Amino acid sequence: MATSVEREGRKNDPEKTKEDILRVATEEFSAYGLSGGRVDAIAEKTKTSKRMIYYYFGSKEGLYLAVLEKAYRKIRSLEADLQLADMPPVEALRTLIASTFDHDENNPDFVRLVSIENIHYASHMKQSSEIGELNLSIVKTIAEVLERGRSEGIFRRDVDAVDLHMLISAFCFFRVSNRYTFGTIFHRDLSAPELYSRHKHMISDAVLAYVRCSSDTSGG
Amino acid sequence: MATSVEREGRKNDPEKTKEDILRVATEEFSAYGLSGGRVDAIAEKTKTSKRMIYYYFGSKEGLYLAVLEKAYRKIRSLEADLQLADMPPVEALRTLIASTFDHDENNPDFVRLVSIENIHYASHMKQSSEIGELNLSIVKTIAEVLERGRSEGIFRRDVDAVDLHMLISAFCFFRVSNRYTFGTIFHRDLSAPELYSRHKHMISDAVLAYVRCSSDTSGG
DNA sequence: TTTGACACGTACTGGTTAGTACATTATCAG
DNA sequence: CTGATAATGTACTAACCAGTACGTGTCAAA
Repeated sequence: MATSVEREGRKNDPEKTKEDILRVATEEFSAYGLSGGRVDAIAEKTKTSKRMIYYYFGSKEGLYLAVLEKAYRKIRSLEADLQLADMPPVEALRTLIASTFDHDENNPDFVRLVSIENIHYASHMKQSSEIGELNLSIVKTIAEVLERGRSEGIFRRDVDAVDLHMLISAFCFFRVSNRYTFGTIFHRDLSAPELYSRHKHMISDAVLAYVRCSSDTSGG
Repeated sequence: MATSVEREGRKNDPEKTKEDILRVATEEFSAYGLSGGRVDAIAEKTKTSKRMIYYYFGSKEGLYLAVLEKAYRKIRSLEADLQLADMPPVEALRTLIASTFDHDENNPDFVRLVSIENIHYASHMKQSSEIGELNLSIVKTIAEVLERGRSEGIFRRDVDAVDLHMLISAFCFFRVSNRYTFGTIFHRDLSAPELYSRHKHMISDAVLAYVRCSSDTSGG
């Protein structure tokens, strides 16, 4: 008989259930925002029910925060991989920039969630002990590379690591976060392949040109 | 008697009513987003009633679009003022960058509305004939400055005006749009006055260093 | 094999919210 | 002054949506 298939008994698998909910919720919130996302819509796309969302995550906001935390956890794990210590400073920076660029390019969901969290003044993030303790290693890495460049006499001395990270992140992030409005106004498809490499070169060149020693940085 | 004060007769002033609604709606949508913004909340903060919102703007989305159009109209009018034609290319670029920087810094509502519109995939903007025909003059201006710099032999020849506008905008925009998450993670108040000038210098230096001629732009 | 904690499903509810029906007043052209 | 049209206020509704009451099934330890 096919009974074992047709009314296959319920299997308790809390981890899988939670994971399933988080996956679907990430899509929903990323697509529609926190206010725009619907708990019912999430429940429907899940293998489980709305009941379980509240069972595990307590509230819509609790679920949203879990989604956000998972997203940040993912990038933290990705950042560790780069082995920049062995590279010359310029190459290290280029590698790091390329990595940031590709990360944002390949994770539009993350970019959208961060945008959404900013619309909410980062209020959920501030409540999260996990995200609060992130203290991204990338800044330490940048500071290290900058220091090596300075001691080699090829980088200017007045560059702050967090500022530089911002300069890099801003371009990589904006390219993804604002691709719709920017693309519409300037009639340009920001996901086009030829722009991918051109923009990647541009931010890399701009950052390198900036940090390099130069006799002329005055003006204006 | 005070009758003329107490039950002062209704005054019809459609322009003022519309303007009032738009002002309040801009605050609401900018603060809570399109989905998060409440028509009732807007109506309450207005001198008029919800009825009039629907009378003039048809729907919540219609109101939102009107808010967005007004925001874009405002920046277009601001862009025209710069007189860059008389300046040397480097000074012209620095002036333009400073102007973009200050614009985003001073108009966080605009920045938020654009972020919100991107979350909605710019779908409303695409429906707007007004915004569709914006074709911001800033790109023409940049192209002109770049051309002058090239003919003077001080700018590299492979810089696209739209790309450069993106490089500039990205940093100025990100600084405002992402100040909450970025500030939280890196424990830095991005609205602090000392960062204002430092960041303004940084983006200016970076862009200028990028566009200037240089024998070494290879690497990676 | 029983028992108790954990995991899960169904059906529901109460408040919220976009949008409207209906009545009334202002304004202005003739 | 008058009638037509635009502008406005009040009260309402139907749908939506976050959250819950209540009951059932699972599983591992005793």
